[in-house]
Amino acid sequence: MSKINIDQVARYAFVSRSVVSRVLNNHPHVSDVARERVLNVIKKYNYQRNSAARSLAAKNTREIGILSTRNPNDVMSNGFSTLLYLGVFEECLAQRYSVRQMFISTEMKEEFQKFILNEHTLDGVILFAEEVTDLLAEELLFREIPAVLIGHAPGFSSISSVDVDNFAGSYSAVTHLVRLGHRNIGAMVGSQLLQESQDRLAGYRKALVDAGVPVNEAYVSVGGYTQKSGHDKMLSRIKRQPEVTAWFCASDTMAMGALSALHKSGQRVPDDVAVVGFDDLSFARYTIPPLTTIRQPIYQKGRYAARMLIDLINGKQTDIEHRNLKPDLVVRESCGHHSGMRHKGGHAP
Amino acid sequence: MSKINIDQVARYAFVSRSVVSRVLNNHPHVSDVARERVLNVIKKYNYQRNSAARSLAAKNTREIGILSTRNPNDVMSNGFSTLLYLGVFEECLAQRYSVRQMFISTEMKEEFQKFILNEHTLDGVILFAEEVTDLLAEELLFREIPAVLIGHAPGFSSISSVDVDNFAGSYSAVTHLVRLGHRNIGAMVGSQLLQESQDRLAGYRKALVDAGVPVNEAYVSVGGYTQKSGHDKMLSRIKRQPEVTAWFCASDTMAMGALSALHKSGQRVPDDVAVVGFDDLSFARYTIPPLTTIRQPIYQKGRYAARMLIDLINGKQTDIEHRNLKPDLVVRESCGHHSGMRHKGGHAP
DNA sequence: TTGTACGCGTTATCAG
DNA sequence: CTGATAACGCGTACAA
Repeated sequence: MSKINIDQVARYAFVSRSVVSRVLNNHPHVSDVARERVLNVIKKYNYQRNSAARSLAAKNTREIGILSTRNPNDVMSNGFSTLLYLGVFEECLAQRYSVRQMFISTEMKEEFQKFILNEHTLDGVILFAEEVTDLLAEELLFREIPAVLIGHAPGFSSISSVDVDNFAGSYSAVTHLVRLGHRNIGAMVGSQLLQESQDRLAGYRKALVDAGVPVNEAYVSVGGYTQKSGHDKMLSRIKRQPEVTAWFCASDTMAMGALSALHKSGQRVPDDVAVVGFDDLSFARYTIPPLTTIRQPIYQKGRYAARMLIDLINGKQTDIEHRNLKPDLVVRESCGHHSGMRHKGGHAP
Repeated sequence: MSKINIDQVARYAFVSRSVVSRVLNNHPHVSDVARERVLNVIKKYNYQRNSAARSLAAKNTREIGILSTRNPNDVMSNGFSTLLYLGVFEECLAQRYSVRQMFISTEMKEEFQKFILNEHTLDGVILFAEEVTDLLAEELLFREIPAVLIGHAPGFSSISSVDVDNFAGSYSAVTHLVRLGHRNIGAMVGSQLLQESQDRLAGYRKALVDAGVPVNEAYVSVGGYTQKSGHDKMLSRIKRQPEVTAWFCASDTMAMGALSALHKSGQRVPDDVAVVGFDDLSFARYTIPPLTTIRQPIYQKGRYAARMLIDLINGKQTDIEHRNLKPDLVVRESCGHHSGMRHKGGHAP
């Protein structure tokens, strides 16, 4: 199956190169007979355009990049990244775009900029994780490379973004705990350098305030979005703050670590302590006990981000948009079902 | 920062286009002064080659594809895919290749072949998951597109591959259980259409035979590599085969599901039943109890696959290689530590 | 509606 | 060692 080019197609179809190009690109002004002939030749010889030549002439590559952090912890614990990629990929496939995958870290910032961004090789990029945004947003803006952010980046509001409503998510999680009768509710959240984490913490506070429950800042624990972090933080909290009867964890991974620590310490969930997570990763049904959590539409996030980016590339969308997807509370067993008051231990110090 | 092309560089450096190209590609026959001048201009104007033009002229793209299955279950439960991608990416980065990510399913086979494989747009591909191999291997061979497989594909031994030694892994897992005193040992494995699953099952059988423990085929349960499968299978087995005191699960995800089912059924792990997994995903430390499992070098798999592929592309490697990486037993708590005999329930029916 | 001719930015060839 | 010049395959004004 020797590769055949547009000129050969033209020759075999007894037309000129332009006609072939026009039917290829669905341009008008082609007679039915000519189109027919071209199409036949294309099918017969299984002709496919050379994408490099296409890119060269068209000055675009129909390829976008998705950049995530190289941080091993995050990479490994962010169980949802594959699902997110899938969303991005499928939207791109539908629009005949390809997606190039990249992981970047602080150390390779320059390396990256030279090799990746400079060669006019990507039509646009999706930034996944604020870490990445902080590293590259300025440069992308400067080079006028279309970009969409998955998540939030307060410092770069000129970049369109898709995110879940983190505030609303944690608000409903904590409200759920309050309704179950909890008063001493702890929070395990991610780095407050991340807007996302700030929002989730804010939702926690607001839920307490709205419920008339005093906010105790000593109950807030800041760590990373990993099982390890959730585990280690919880282990140290159990002894120091036994009066806490419920924990809001800002991710399912953290929550899983917390459950593990609770178990080691002989605490029963949900009988002694309630735990609620965030994300609803696929494993959340299978923790012990199954995790009550906040579901966020991960696949949709990826899909929507890709759509926004492609619209941006094609000039279909010019104004920036910050889209907030709605999260849902998924009640399983880690908080118990019963309502009514509960008491255990004393009050906050 | 307007883009500048090779001709401009040549002009500013008072040399011809050819000289510039030669220094760019590290070709010999360039005088030191000329090289110097060119390099200066390149730096001054921050010149970067246009990759499309490069590909067009060089007939290669310096981009490889990594193809995994679109199967949502697998996509979501294969927690190690991100780590694998990272390995592939970092090897490619080191060798200045890019990686394009794709998910493919049976339904879109043709679609895929047309859009992805036909446009001379990838220098080679890494096949991740046998499912993908079965779908595409023939076509790749036919088109003479370099390919490397992560995993095994018995039907396509002409494609180089990297894998963990699945047989050795399950062998040591089961041997561990035997040494702990277990006699009635069950196995939960993946689809036997996959060579990987066959090998893991074979290791299980051999370990039993070598230990003088009779193999009971009724103790083998075949399912998918997901928490759900592990959970559901275990739930149905507990009642029917209470005499089984230990389970070898062919993946950590399955094992996690199994632990969940065991807990629901009131079985204590490891006191009543022991469980061993496979993979050592990052969550394995945080299951309840922490999972004893077989660690496989996931990142290395990706890294090595990429290296093999690039060698293949550049003709550095011509003969096919089937590399088997060594797995390690990681002892945690899900099997207990104590040795000695144990008895519980009756014998197999 | 169709065809011609040129541009896109590089790499490779082959005289000088 | 250097520099024209010819591919590479496609898109697209512009002319017919």
